[in-house]
Amino acid sequence: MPRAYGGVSPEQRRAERRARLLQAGLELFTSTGFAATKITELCTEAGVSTRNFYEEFGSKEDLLRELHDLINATAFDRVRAALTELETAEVSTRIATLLDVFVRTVTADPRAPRLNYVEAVGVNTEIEQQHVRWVTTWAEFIESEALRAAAAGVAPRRSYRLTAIALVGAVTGLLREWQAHEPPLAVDEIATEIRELMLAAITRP
Amino acid sequence: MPRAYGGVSPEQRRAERRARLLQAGLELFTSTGFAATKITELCTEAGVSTRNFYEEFGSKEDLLRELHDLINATAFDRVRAALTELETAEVSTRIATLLDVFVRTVTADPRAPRLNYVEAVGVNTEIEQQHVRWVTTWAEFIESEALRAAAAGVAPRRSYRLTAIALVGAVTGLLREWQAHEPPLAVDEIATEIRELMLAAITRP
DNA sequence: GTAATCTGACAAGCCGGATTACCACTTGGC
DNA sequence: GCCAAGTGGTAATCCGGCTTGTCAGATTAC
Repeated sequence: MPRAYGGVSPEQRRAERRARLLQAGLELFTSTGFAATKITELCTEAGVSTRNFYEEFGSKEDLLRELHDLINATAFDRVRAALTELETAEVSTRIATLLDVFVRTVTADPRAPRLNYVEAVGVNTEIEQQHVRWVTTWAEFIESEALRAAAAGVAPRRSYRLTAIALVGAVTGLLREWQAHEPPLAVDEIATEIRELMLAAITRP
Repeated sequence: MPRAYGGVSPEQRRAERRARLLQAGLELFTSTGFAATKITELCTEAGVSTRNFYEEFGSKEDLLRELHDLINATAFDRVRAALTELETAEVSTRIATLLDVFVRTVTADPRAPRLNYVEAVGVNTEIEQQHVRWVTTWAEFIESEALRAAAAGVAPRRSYRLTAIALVGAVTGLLREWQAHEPPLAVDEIATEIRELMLAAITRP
């Protein structure tokens, strides 16, 4: 018999605690570092008891994995939404939009690339597998744009699998440097660089 | 068990223990994972006592950092050696050689890219700084090749800084996927892909 | 108003690994 | 052969964080 406390349902309070824990994870993992962050610190930051933590997550790794998935899913949804609105547009416009939306989404909060490309690397098998899945997802996305370009006659007909993986790596590398550099690299220069690189990679003979 | 230290100098035995510890680190960090590897396991694998471990390294992180530096330095030296022998060659030949030697060196032992691009990421500040230094080193290398190409008239005169960083990321991304995939991606396809991508990136208008 | 129920803070036990103190042993010098 | 110096392995200690048991307090139904 679940009953409401203080006018708020148990599920809602749980959801809020969960959200606060995710926020705390994003903050501490990217400042203190994942390995050095203690569960009690997460709970203090989130204003939650250790008991609550274990109600929501099985471990610190669990929390990290969820964050990683969340960041990728958010970026992916935005990019997909932007592209479905450009169904009939030219390939170059679509590619420009794809990269622009992606870079803008991920750089909006510097903690996102830090968590995605630094803290969530090499933690355990599950997160590595999740990483591979996301790389594949992004690569297939890029691949399908390349095939559109080929169909439109502005790119050769060939397999774009490795090219797509390489481009994902290029984006990842630039963003990882972006978040590590002081003074930071300019976001729009990065977006421009990636756009031109991708166009050159696809339209090359 | 090494008995009888007559004939063998203490420094040499130290050096051999150190080498065995580095080998053990390479093996265990890339199989068990860095975080899950215990110091006693390293010592068992290396046939060395914990006492010896602390004579050589201050911590597990120290050992990892040394391995990371070693792998990069080895690859770098080989690439530089190959290129100094091609001082007067054409730009396309130099670039092809650069990438070929690099990819071949790093993929010779699958544990190398695994350690470099997965296990050594996000461990601590020192290793991250070392990573940034190596990316910078490699990027400057690529940049100078691009400037050669510009001087030869086969590429436009512009800044190649971001392009170089992106290319380093592309190589990193491909090799990270290479070591993670089952069945593995073909090494020479990767080398070809990177070579063409780099040529396209540099010679683009 | 009261009892039943739920919630969250606290803290102590527990566990596992890092670190060092100790001792047995080897070696070369006398 | 015996002793001084140095070496290496083992085992005990120590530490720090994870995890859960407990309890006091808050809240609502009757």
